[in-house]
Amino acid sequence: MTTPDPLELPTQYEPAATEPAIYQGWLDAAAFTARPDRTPALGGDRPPFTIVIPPPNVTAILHTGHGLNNTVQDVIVRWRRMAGDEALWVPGTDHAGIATQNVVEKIVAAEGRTRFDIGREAFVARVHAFVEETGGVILDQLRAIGSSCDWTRTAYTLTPELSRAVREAFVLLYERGLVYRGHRVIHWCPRCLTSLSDEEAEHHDETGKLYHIAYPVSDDPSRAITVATTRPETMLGDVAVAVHPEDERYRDLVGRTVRLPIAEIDIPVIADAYTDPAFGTGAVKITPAHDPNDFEVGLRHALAMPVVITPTGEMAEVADAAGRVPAALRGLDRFEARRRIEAMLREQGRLVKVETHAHAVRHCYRCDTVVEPRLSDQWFVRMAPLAAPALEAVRSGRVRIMPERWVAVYHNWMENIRDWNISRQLWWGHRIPVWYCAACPPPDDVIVSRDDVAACPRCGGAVRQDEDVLDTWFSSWLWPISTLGWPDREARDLKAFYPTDHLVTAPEILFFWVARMIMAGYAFMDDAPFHTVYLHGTVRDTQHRKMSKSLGNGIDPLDVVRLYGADALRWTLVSGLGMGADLILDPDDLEKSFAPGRNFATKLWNIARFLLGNVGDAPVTPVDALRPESLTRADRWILARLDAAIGEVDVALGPARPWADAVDRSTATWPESQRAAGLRLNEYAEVARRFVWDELAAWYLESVKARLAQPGEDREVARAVLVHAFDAALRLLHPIVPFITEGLWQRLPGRLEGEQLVTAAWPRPLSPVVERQGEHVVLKPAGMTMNVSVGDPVVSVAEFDLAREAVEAIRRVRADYAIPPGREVAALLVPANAAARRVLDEERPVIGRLARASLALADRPPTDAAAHVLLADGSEVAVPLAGVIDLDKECARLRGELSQLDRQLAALTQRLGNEGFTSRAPAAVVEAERRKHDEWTARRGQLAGKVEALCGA
RNA sequence: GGGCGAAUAGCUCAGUUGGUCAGAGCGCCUGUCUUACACACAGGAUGUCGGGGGUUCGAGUCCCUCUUCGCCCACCA
Repeated sequence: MTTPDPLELPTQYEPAATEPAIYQGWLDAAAFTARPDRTPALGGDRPPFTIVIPPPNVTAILHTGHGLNNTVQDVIVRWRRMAGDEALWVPGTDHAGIATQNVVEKIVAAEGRTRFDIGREAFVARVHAFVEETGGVILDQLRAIGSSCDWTRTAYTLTPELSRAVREAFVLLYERGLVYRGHRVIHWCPRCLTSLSDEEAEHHDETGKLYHIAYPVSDDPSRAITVATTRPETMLGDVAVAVHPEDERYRDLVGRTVRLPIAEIDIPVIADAYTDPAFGTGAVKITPAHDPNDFEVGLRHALAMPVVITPTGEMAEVADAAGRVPAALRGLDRFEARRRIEAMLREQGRLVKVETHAHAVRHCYRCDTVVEPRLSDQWFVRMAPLAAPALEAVRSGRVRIMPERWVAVYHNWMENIRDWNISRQLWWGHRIPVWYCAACPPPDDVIVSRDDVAACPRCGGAVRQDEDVLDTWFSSWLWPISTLGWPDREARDLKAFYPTDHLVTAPEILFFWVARMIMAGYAFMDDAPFHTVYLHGTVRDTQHRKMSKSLGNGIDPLDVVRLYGADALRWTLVSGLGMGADLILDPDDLEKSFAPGRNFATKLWNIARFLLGNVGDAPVTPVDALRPESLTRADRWILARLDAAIGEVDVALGPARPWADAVDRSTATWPESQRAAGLRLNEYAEVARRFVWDELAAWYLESVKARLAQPGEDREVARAVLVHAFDAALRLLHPIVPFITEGLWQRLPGRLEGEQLVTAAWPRPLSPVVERQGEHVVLKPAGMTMNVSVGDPVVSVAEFDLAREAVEAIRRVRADYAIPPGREVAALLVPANAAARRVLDEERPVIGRLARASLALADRPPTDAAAHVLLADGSEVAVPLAGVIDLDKECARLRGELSQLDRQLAALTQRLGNEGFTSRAPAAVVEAERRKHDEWTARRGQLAGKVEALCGA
């Protein structure tokens, strides 16, 4: 960046014009590049803090979900970087097997061809080229929203390094007996032409039909067994009818055969406890090749397993099905066949009835096609042994999941985990590292290898590699270890940054990804890959629908960046993000959603304009070098408010890791009390906003104007405090709104050449005193107490609050009586006691300026017509209203105030008279209520006197 | 079918263990270009905290129930 002229800021802040240069400044300074040698594992002293990005699909375009996910990660990473950690955020992309292949297949389809026309090698080359050309766009888009990723470590699941990790993982699991080849019914997508894992076949509730079909008994056509099915086309693959062994209705038929309609073959009636006698007719048709349950039954009874549906979902005699599919049905799509079969059964009188039936149907998570269960050979990972340590990790608190309600979901899934089908009949992905020898007899024909195999190691004969590729999640689950260098256990990044710290993602992929990463962490590194899982909500529209391209209800984050700035986008996402809650945004009203962030940035901009114009560029004294007695009440007030803000932000963000520096990382777990602590990003944003807007800008900055105009020591004090407060505010806000804070911070007086906020220190309270409790003040976050001393910040806070109250009182009078803003009023300040007198007297310049009033101190209120406002400590503000007063109106107002006070007092009196309250409530609460009662009673007396004097009885 | 979450001002949402908790931002109303800011300033109004029951001296806050919405999981044909 060019060095800005610190005294010249344009009147208008234009984020779109300035953000890219600021980002480039960070890159030029290598501010995001983490250094392993600075971590303890490699001899350094900075705690590592690592986040690995949930890798977006390599062809993805940034949407609001990404925006939210990456903003949250960036806030956390920037916070830790400023807090002194060696912060590493690993970026990268996922090759996204099915998704990417589908995209390119669509392009090829537009040319009138299929991938089979092109051939495997050429098609894969084409996908590579497509990724090369259009991929990774999202990484640039992440830069546009300010993501502080370490781009020198950008990863991609198909690089040679990560592919090596994939092979290593596969082979290791195979060697441990945890990878095996299985022959069973799996979920098959007839459009993608691949198998799917259980997680990839999503349930959708649908209203279908339940067909009741009569299968006549072969040797007694007068009898029939009626079975029910939702997929009548599968009946061509039926090999039996199962009834419950105890079911009296069918007992005599077991062992005999029934005639399968349409196929016109005889199939046995078998007894199997899988059948529920109470459901439907109590008889189930058994189609082992096209239903997972039936497959199990088929195994138990050693039944044939004819396949009657092709991979593309058409009816055919595919395997062991000779004579089963009539010519009229061959080649028909499965749903067309269903209609045809329904008609045929009706003609034959075999269709007993058809009822509507609500049930869940599995769909392909990528293309939404109805999944077809299908008998097939696939590779599986045995999950139960892997799940055990992953389950224990969450139980023990080695890994915490936030919000905590997901813990139960995690447990439930892990405890009922099923084996993972990892082979996909796709071309785009990691080829399964298995070769088959044509000559050697099973099981010696299977060769699993880390390196490519050219010839059979046993017989030297020809081999062919498994045609399939691995599930894309098989590379994703290695992400936290593979991006850091695994399987090289000595890799510097792995030693320095593993285990990582936070994992930030949406709950949708808890099972797809998060749970499996924890399993992989234990399987390959003997430790959890992270200690905190933060599952944030989903971005939805005002009808609570997920934002999506197909619904057209999305918000393009880059539109927001262009119109409002990246900071505004981030502000909205962060300030609206309750723990685990969804974020509702209106795609039709960007102004409503994003103006607050833009306005806040403008606020910061204008504070800076004032500051730079009035403070000048001469260096300022550090606040801790100022003589304490030179601080004004306002100075002490704003510094105390700043300390409070810092303390509250630290609480909202919470502990960064479960181990203290002294604790052994390898065994540390989250204590119960901290498993839900922190990451309240919305609270963090609100605290920071309140400090800047409601305290720094609204009060301190206004109070300091006169002092800045008068040369002298007090001006230097005011400069020092103002600069310090604003500097700290910018630090506090930087993780949320990095661009504007960086841009302004660099212009503050006293900056060294090359200094950047992104790597500046996180603010610490000057004094840990933030809260008063009775005789003590509480030190946060340590929780210690100390005695209050004269002139301490807490007292100053209360004193300055009196001045603020006086200002507000006069302003209220002005508004009530419609006194023109330009007209200065005279006001009488009537202090309740000597302390109040001192404060009000000394703060007269500030009060007078902010209330636009000329002030006098008096011992008693004026007797002539004047508006009176009581302050909390019993002091009073009286504004003479000669010429403008409406006596009736003022009396009405005072009476209203009086009756309200009476109501409150009555309630309070009743409560204090309640023995249940006085005896059971905490003593401190009762004591506070008593004090309040005394105060209110005194106030009531004063008020009543006022009313009598002014308005008569 | 099982489990979970949400319901608080017109809108989007905060409200930690029951006792100043009835709040914020936006919007709305009334003024104002007050020498950083009209993307602002000053003042103001607005809620039987989804319905009903219960526990308690006291309940947005705990329990039960109902209603509505959302999410996750699920091999009943």
